[in-house]
This record gives sequence, structure tokens and C-alpha cells, in this order.
Amino acid sequence: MVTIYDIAKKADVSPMTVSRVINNSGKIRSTTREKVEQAIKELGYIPNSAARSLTSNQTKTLGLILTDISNPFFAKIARGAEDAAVATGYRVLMSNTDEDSVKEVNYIDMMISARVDGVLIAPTSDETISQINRLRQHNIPVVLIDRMIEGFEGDYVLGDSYEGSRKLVKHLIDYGHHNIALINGPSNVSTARERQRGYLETLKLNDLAVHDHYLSEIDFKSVQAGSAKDIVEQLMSLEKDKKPTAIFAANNFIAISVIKALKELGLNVPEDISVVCFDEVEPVVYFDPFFTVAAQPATEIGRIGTQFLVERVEHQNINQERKVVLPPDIFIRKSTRRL
Amino acid sequence: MVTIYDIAKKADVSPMTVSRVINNSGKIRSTTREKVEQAIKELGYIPNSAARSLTSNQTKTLGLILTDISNPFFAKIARGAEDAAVATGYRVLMSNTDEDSVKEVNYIDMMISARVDGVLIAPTSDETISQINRLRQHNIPVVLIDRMIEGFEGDYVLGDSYEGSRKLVKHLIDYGHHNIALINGPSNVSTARERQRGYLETLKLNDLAVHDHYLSEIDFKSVQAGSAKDIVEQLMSLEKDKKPTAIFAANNFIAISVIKALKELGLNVPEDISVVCFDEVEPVVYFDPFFTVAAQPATEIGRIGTQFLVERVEHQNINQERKVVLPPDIFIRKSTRRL
DNA sequence: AGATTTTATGTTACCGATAACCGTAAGCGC
DNA sequence: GCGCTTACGGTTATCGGTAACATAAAATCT
Repeated sequence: MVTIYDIAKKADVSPMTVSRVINNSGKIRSTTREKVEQAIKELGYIPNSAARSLTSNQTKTLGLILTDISNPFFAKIARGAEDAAVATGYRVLMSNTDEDSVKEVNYIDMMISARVDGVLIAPTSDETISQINRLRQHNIPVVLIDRMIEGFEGDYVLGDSYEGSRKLVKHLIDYGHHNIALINGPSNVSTARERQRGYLETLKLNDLAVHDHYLSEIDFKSVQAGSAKDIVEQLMSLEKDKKPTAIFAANNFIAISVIKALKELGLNVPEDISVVCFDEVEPVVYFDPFFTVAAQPATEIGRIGTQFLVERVEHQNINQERKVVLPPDIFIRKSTRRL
Repeated sequence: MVTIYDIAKKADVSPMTVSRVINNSGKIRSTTREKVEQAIKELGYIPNSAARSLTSNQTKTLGLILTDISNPFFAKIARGAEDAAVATGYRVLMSNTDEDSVKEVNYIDMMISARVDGVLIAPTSDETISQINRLRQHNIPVVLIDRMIEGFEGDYVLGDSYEGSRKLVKHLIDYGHHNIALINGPSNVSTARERQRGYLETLKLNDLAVHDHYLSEIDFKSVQAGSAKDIVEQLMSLEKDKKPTAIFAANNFIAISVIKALKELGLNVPEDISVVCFDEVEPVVYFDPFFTVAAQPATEIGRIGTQFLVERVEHQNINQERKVVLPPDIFIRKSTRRL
């Protein structure tokens, strides 16, 4: 392993001089600098980050805690985050909690142990606040992405679930739908709460009744499991005038699960029932845009979140909290039809 | 920052004893162990990985170099890799080369600087061999995933591009197609070469002529760019008896780009032309399986690759090279039709 | 009981880089 | 010519762990 000592010996200077050349600090005669740079090139020296971290107390590494990178929405967030990180000289440690708070705790431990300089996290639920506090006890700045936490103080970057939800439901109402069922994510996740709030308020504003049998909750993840099946069956077995003519799925995975369940019941979208959801269904959207969706700017969420995080890392004393809520784009496509 | 010295003072032992308790090494009296564990718990101590790395010369971190995590195929590889990594006590540093060899070099530098214990890489091209050698000069084991490199010695885990290609083309021939165009990835990537080899051999075995105008190359990435447009237009402007009745797109992104281009020409799939490709188009496949594809076991590729890598890192089975080529599943769906 | 081994723990040095401090020679002012 | 500043670069100590060696007390053997 080549170290600054090897370089120092080869260039016939002290290790400190080598360090100064590498970091461009202090005054170095140009002839000395060249000698050192030559030696570095010849020996192919690359600094040892671990050693640097020990003295500098920073790792130039950011932790990225998501629920599942194989969900295209989070993959895009990850991509945006990684791009912004390298652009500012940081590395990214990734992780997948699967919406599981136990896994989340373990990853937080990992991040603390790795001494990451900051953490970008999409929390599994409001309970995550205690883990965030743990990070902060270790002086690790945290920026929330995609999901808010009640009472959290600090920066966050989210999509506007409330507004997106309002527009989606409004669109359905404009299309003549009065019986709209919401299949929501877990209510201990902020995006689910906001989507429900938007749903309820829009119904009220349009003088439509709110029925309990139109409200249900399932997990945000797992397309394959087909977990929406029971709910869909129950909805479709309601009496004729109660039967929903439209379903609002809280995210893309739930929507897919819903369509699958409908198909198994012999029902077609949008002929028999309309479906809307949050988040694009990539990459199909590029050639066959099917779903009427509220598309969130995932890459942006990752990018901006990382920028905020890096700013926090590099200037501990940022006083104002930055709360960015990005509006989703509503795309009206083929999964909804006029009644 | 809580260190072993703080724990040592609190528990009234030496730092070394604390270290031994943490690592479960050496003999410790149970009463001493309890004292130390108590102190660790009370102060919320978590070991500093950087300091550990300095002496142990290992970081418990793996580098994952992919072309683009927002491609679902690579996202799945990443997921499989990360799962296998945590299961064996490693962290994962992720990166996106965008098929760009310059970015790739930078990431290799980053991995060396971070002193990762091993690297899992989907190389951008055969040129990457020099970067792999650089990693090896630094004693960093490398496992290839998804793509092979001519002359590479070591472990790799790939999908069987040749076999998948043969089956895809055979399927088209069985459906009566004789004019099959291949829109391939860059020929300096092994998967592209293997897919072309499978294509050519299958044509020959079935006594079909090979035409140069059916062979073209574009980038594996970028759905949005619509980069296949020119090629598709050229293909569809061939004289009637030369015009292809089927297109073999080398991967899912190219296929999407192809379908988009066809649509813009007013052509429908599969009515006007059949299309097949490599890799699933997720997550649509779960509710509306459209593409006839050769689906590669992406998660498995990531998982097995990581397992091999960890074994190499921990110096087991250093002698034999493991070359795993996983067969793809052929799914015949709606993008192909009998002629 | 004294010698020898074992057990449990402490001491020292070091991993590779760098902050803080120190030293020397050249440059400058009067 | 003397004192002082500036430029350049070396020395030392330290970051938080741990390997290697040292040592004291307890256990075992002769």
C-alpha cells in the first residue's frame, strides 16, 4: 500500500510536505511541488480516506436510507441524490429498509458507525423521529425526503401529496365519478395522511359524502404480493349503488396490485372502473402512457435533498429550516374515463 | 464523540479491555465484561469504523459500480447486492457510470480512496480491464456482473445472452419471421456481442440470410432520448421485401425507444411488426405483461456476485475461478405475433 | 511449598494522515 | 550590519482503534 511516507521518501521531502501538496495548503515551492507530484504519479498514490477521517473527523460520505431501491420512484431519488453527492465530492452509502423499522434501526447504527457526514432518509414512519434524534446526538445532520414527520425540525424535500391528491380526486369528480374509493398506504406515513386529507377535503368541497367503506390501508410496497386483492374484492362486492366507479391508489405499486386484482375479477380499466395513483409507472410511460397519475419529481427530490444536506454538513450554523414541497404533475391518461 | 477511552474510564478498565469486549476476543472475566457493556450502553458508544480500518486494513465496505441505478434491471441487481452485503456484514457504496469510461475511472479512484474491501462492477466496456487491474494492484478483489471482459481472469456472474438471444430469434422464426432486424448495444460490451452471436447463429442454423442492413448499434441507456428513432425509420423505409417484420432490441430501454419510434411512424406492435428484447420492463409486467422478453435474474446476479466477492475478500477459495452464467427466462407475450 | 502454567488485564507502538508548532534561510528596512 | 519578516518545510503529537508484548494474580503441577 502506497502511503505519503513512500511518496515523501521518493521525493526526498517530509510526509507533511506531501500532505500539503495533496491538499493544496501552505506554501510550497513549485520545484518541490513538482517533485512530489511526480512521485505521486509514479507510485500511483491515492490517499487513504480512513486515515484522513480520523484526523479531519469527516468521511466525505453520505448515508441514503430508502425503503426499496428496486421501486423506480426511489431508484430515481437515489440517482438524483448520488449525482448531487459526487458533484460536491461526497460518496453515497445506500440501504433498503423495506418499510421495516427494525432494519431501519440497524442501518442507522451502520451510518453512525461509518461516521457518515450526513443522512438523507425517507423514514419508515413517524416513529423514526427517535432514530433521527440518535443521529443528531452524534452530530450527524439529517434531511428528510419524500416523507415528513410530525414535529420534525429541520430541512425536508417532499412531493406535495395533499395538492396532488386534490387534483387527482377533482379530476375524477370532473369525469362524473361520485363513488371513489381510496386505497391508502399506512397512516403512520405522512404521504398517506396527506393523500387522505386531500381526498376527504375534495369530496367535501364538492358536496360528496364520505363513506367509511371507501377507506382502506395497505402497505406501500410489494407489487408481486397482490396485497390489494382482498380490498378490491370487498369493494367490488358492494351493492350496486355503493360500488365504486373509481379507485384512488396511494402509489404506483398499489395501483398495479389493484389493476391485477381487477383483472382477476374480469374487470377492465377504464371501461369498468377508473384508476388513478401517485408516482409514474416507469419506464412504460415512455412508450405507452397508461396511468392517470400525480407524478412526483423524484430525481429532483433526491438532488435537492442532497444539496441541503451537504450545505448542512459544511456549514453547521444554518439557522433557517428549508421545507421544500414540490408540486406533482398531473397526467390524465388512459386509466380514467368519463362516466 | 464517545470513544473506547471514555468507556474505559467509565468502566475503570483499560481501552484494550474495552476493545476485547467489543470484538469478543481474548479472555474477559464475566464481571468485567458486564461492567464494560454497561458503560457502552449508558454512553451509547458505537465504534469508529475509520479508526478500525486504519489498523485492520479493511473497511467492511463494498463498491458497487453500475451504469444507472434508475434502470430497473440494475436497480434489481443493486437490491440483490445490498441484501447479500448486509447479510454478511458489509456496507455498499453505490455509483452510476452512465456507460461513460471517464466517470468510471473517477469512481474507481473513489473506491480505491475509500479502501473498499471489494468491487462489484458492470464494466462500461472491454477497456475497463485496465481499471480492474488498477484495483487489483491495490489488492482489491473484483467480481464482474452482467458483463464479461475478454481475457478477464476471476469470478463473474452473468445472464446467458447467447442462449437468450438464440431462443428469442428462434421464437420469431417459429412465428414465421424471416426478416429480423437486430438493434444492438455497443459491440465493445460483451452482452451485445453475445446477443449478436446468438442472433447470427440462429439465422444460419435456420438457413436464413444475414443482411448487413439488419444490423445496427446504439447505446444501451436513455429511453427518453428516443435514440432508436433514426434506425427504426431507416429500417421501415427499406423496400417492401426487405422491410423487417420483427425487431430484436438488445435491451428493454432500446425496446421502449423502438416502440416509441414505431408509434410515431404510425406502426403498431404486434400488428405491423413484432418486437422482442432482453430484460423485463418492470413493474408493468405484473399487471399487463406486454413484451416478449428474455428476462434475466437480476436480483440473483447481484446476490451471487456479492457472495463471491465477499468470499474473495475473506480469502476463501482463492484458487478456482467461478464463472456463473444464469439462463434467462423466455416469456412469450403480446409484442410478437405469427406471420 | 516452590515452580510453572494459565488467565485476565495493562502498556506500548503503530495504522496513515494532518494540525499545530518550530526552525532556518532568504529578503527587507534602516 | 543588525534585527525583523516572510517563505518554506520539518517535527511532534494526535485522531480511535488494535496487535503484540508485558505483567500480575490465580490455578495447577511436582
